[in-house]
Amino acid sequence: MRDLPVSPSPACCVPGAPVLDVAVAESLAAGFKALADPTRIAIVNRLAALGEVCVCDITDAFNLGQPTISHHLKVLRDAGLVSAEKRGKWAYYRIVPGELERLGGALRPDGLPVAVAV
Amino acid sequence: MRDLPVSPSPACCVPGAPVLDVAVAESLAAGFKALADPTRIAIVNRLAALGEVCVCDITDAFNLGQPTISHHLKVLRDAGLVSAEKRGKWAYYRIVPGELERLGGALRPDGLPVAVAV
DNA sequence: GTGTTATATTGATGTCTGTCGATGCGTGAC
DNA sequence: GTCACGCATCGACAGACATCAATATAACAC
Repeated sequence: MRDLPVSPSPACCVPGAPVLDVAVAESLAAGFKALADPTRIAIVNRLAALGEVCVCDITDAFNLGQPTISHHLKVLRDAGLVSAEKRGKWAYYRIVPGELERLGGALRPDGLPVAVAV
Repeated sequence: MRDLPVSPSPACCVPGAPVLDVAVAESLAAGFKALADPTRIAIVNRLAALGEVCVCDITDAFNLGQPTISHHLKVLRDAGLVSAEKRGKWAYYRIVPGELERLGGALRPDGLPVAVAV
């Protein structure tokens, strides 16, 4: 018996996929919900492209108020897709490795091998 | 000059990705929004696993009212992720080939080659 | 024709979400 | 200490969303 009650996210939506556990469906839906906003997609795009970005740069890059950007960053943080680190007055965000690949792998047949608990 | 004003969806969220066009970000966000619900994830999972499914079977499989299932199917249809075909009294749904892979490819470095307009 | 069955659509309702202004909190400069 | 700056949080509000009951539509059986 492993201590993983839920298989992380097997390829859910490819031919021959097994019927999904409810918890897995909810986990995937939560991840996609975090990406279901153009501003958040653009933020993730910048983080992925540049590696590490200061919040001030993100705020400058969008035509939105600072609280709104902060809100979007919190959504991405709560979804586990990005992480923050404070250095001095500034906060730097970066992509959490593996999480985006996990979501993407659920939609593609050529997914990474996924550890499944038994 | 090609007649594709917007590159479909290059790998937006992988290291070294280019800054995303606004229209591409909106297109990706719309796709992920369609998947941002556990019921719709489960529906897509069933369609992907079984190939073609009658609405009646989907309705039976979930603890939700028939209008609610019909609503979710419309969301997936409007997002271009599934297609419907009526045969007699029944409607059969199936996955639209390539669309899920397009979304998944935006999140993974090992994506399919994507045609980019220039 | 009538009646039944399978989906879609409409309308209502409660909940969630994106945005903003105002405020709080921690850091560095002075 | 005070002040400015970067960011998070709070409160409010308009719009979107998930769900349901009721109704409409379309096809088959009779």
